[in-house]
Amino acid sequence: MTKVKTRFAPSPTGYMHIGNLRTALYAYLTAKSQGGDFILRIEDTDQDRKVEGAVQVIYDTLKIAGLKNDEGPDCGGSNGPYVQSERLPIYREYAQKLVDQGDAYYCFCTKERLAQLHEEQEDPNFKGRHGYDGHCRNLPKEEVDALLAAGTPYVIRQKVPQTGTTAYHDVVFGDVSVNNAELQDIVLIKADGFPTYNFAHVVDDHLMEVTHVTRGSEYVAQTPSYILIYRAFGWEHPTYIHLPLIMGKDAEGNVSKLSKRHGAVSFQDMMQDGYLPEAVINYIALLGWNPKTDEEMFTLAELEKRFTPEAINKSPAIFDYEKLLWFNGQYIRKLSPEEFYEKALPFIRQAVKNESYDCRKIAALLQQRLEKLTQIPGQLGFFDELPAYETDIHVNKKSKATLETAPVALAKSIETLETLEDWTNEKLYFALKEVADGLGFKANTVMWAVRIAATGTVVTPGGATDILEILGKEESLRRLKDGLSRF
RNA sequence: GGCCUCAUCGUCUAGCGGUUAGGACACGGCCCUUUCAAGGCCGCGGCAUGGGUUCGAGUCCCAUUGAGGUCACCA
Repeated sequence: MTKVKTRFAPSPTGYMHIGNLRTALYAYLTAKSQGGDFILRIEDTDQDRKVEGAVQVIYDTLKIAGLKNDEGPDCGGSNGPYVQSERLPIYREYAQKLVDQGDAYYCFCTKERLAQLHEEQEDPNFKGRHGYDGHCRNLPKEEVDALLAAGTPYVIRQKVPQTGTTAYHDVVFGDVSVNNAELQDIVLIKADGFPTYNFAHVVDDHLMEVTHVTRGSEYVAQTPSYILIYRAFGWEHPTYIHLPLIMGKDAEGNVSKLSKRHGAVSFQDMMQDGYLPEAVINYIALLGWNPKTDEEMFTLAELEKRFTPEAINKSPAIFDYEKLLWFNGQYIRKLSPEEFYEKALPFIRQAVKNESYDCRKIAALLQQRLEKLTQIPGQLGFFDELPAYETDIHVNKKSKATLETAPVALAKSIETLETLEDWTNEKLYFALKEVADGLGFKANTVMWAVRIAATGTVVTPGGATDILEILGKEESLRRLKDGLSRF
């Protein structure tokens, strides 16, 4: 049995769309779950869409996501080069072979003619087949030679049979068959000498011994064209695994292919937005695949063991940012305190400039109540400076805190805390508890008053004593006195 | 428009002829609690419609409807 080999073949656009990443993930998992190899190939055949640094983005994304490729431009391999623009002679040779055996032909139609054709077909009164009309399909050899000799620009088109049907079996979609009459004489080699995706990927997948092609379902209907190319060469085609598309839902409830209007859609954007790569991977793995059990927390390593292409489902899935957020919160909590501290520190520093505060303690408070890293700065505003606040936030029904209890609680707390030597969370808690007992208040009533005076903020990460500890004795008492003076 | 494909709670999904249609997110409530979270418990909510096949259909067949994809010298 031949070794399973899958590939991820993105074109370097400068960013990694989340749908693309998911395709890479599934290709990777298809290979790894069967002990196979995963290769990376750069499809840069569109000269007009070249983007500086775009290939690096692909390398970086795969690295951060943990999808290590066994072959590729970055790590070599025995089937290189792995960048299509470096394989031009190969495509040319194979295209010529197709022309020679009558499965492809030179087409000299100008873009103007094609545009005009397109316009005619757009007319509602137009009946008949859309697409290329086969104008150059049967040009006499002498004419072709003459045009070639004269240096006329040309493309090479596939010559598809006009009758019969072409069918294949898809791991996800089952048997798919298309009437050849529906197929176009697609362009194989463009006028600039570069191959189209349609041609290049077939040649490469064969030469690179790819056994399973994993890609988006937008290719389902076009795959018969590719099968025909394989057949023309006498090659066996790979197994196809077409993936359901990832959709997005906009504010009006309209569903369409996931795009910028739905939120952050590139992997880089998501990282910047404070998501963890592990959470993104876990979430997108479940968009179109599931283990047939109720489990849903999976590391990449676990996915490598559990994944089966057969369990991929057919219908498009809507990307749900809410659920991703939940996954992210789960992964944040799974981090060790040290790991979390490292990730959180830059965000803490955005809000907390005062270096006397212990950021490790702040991080510890944050870790249990966070969904994404970018939420950090917004929760820490009160550390550097007590925000302006109205005394009526001292009122809280559940804590039985009122404008009357607050000054009493504060006065007594200040008095008690001034003599407190050991300024730790635990000691602070006991001290304030005693204050409450002495006053005949609920502990909550005192805690509320203290926390409000210390932070001027209704919702804070951590309770009153957590924050007092971090603020330190001097600053805490200053704030508490300030709070009391407002009554 | 032609062709292809898909269809279970709002969302992601399990189900593969006989189930009180299960889980997760979100939402609501309760518990816990030093605010808010986190965590625990409970709840709300679904088989697109119409025909068949069958003793019996979410599960099989057909139609309808809806949705998506594709018809580029983009991938």
